[in-house]
Amino acid sequence: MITIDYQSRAPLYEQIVEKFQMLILTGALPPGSQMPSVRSLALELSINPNTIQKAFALLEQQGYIFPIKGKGSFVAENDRLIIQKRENCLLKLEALLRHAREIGVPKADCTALLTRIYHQEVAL
Amino acid sequence: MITIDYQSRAPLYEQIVEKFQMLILTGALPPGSQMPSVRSLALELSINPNTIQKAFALLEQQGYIFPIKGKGSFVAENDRLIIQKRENCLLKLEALLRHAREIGVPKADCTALLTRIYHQEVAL
Amino acid sequence: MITIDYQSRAPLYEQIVEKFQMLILTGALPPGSQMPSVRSLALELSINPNTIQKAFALLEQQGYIFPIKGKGSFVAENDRLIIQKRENCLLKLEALLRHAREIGVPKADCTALLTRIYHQEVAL
Amino acid sequence: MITIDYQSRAPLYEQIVEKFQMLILTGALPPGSQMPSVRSLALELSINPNTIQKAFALLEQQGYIFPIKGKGSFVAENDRLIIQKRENCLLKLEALLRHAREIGVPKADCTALLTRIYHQEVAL
DNA sequence: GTGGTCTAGACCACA
DNA sequence: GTGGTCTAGACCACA
Repeated sequence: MITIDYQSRAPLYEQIVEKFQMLILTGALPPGSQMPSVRSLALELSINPNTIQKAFALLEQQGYIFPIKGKGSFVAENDRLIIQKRENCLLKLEALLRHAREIGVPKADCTALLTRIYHQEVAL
Repeated sequence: MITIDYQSRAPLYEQIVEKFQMLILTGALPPGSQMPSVRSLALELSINPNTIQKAFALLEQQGYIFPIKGKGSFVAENDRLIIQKRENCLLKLEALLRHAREIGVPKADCTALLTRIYHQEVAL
Repeated sequence: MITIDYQSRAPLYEQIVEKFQMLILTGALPPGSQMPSVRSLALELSINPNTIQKAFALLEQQGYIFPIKGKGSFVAENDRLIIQKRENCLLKLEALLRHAREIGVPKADCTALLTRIYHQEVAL
Repeated sequence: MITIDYQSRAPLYEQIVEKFQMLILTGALPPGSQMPSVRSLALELSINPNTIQKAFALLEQQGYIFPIKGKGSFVAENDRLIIQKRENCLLKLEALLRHAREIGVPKADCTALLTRIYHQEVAL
């Protein structure tokens, strides 16, 4: 269901959070569906349950999931979340583009990249 | 010469490295010019000399500067560095754009952002 | 007869207890009337009978209901209970108001709120 | 600096968060001042450093404090926080007052309580 | 079974 | 010294 990159500098719990954010925002885990349990995920990934717990606590705090005591965690409604996430992404993009301009990356290179990547979307 | 953002998540030595990379790549510190000494910079920024030392070691390792014993550090030739830096920036851009596409950021938003930011360049 | 909020942080048994307290104190379930059976309520709410059982045990312990063997549970006399409940509510209110004052909530805001809410009572 | 109520049902980390929120919002810990270190606080309260760490992580996430790597945690600016906190308190008050009205607590009792508590403010 | 809290203790980057 | 991450393992309330 999820893969961990042990080479990455990002901490395990952060990777887990981001993976589930994607699964939820893309609809792979639709609102109302049950999350894997903390323990089962810990076993599957060979990661300490505490680390999974931390990731789930963050997901809950961000509004992605909600726990039902004794039953498990479930995916929440997420209309606002996807909008927030996109705005956030555009902010990062802005910062990176400014930096690109600053160090002399030609506009044409950025445009080409943009076209190439979004062209693939059509292809899909 | 350099300003530090203490609220930033980035460690001090990393901020210092990036600031000098920019100063060197933009030509503010041209090849052959002398770097400020570790001690003077430490004093000026009220930062532990060890931290400055670490930043300089990284800059040397990346080929931005080179030390001359008993004289200090000097800015190296950097034709390749700027190219590397730009390629690296494009790689990051590619990853970010892929992510943007994945979470449904419209192509138009990216294009608009790109145009806006590079337009400012002309204005400058 | 009763609705459960699955998104609430409060455990199911606690929600059930509070709902019945209200039904009893407001007279919707008058003294002497029969409580729904544990089994029927469990079915109706799709909740584990153990959970209902726990709620009923608490209601009995607090004096809201009493069991008759082989017949079921019945609503008790509750003159004292309503008084207790009100006193308890005032204690909570006192703590909250102290906190409000402490963090600088203006007295006027509290008064306005009080007037607004109790005005609705008259309207009803 | 802080006291823990071991009788309370509230988890330790939550108590710590709330205590520091108060210290910060009341100005006892002004913006820019240094927080006690995770380890020192753990020793002082005889609580596991992990628990303190969890509390600090929450305070950071809520914007009360920010960490400087290798130096410690510091109190952030908090103009918006106090406003948020007050609004939150009024929301709780509204819910409690509705409940009070619902179970028949007389308006006069609430008014008297309000007057009594806010009168003490003047006395102080 | 479920999620949540806490301790003990190790190890890391950073200053 | 500082904060941050992670593991191992215990214990709790809840369903």
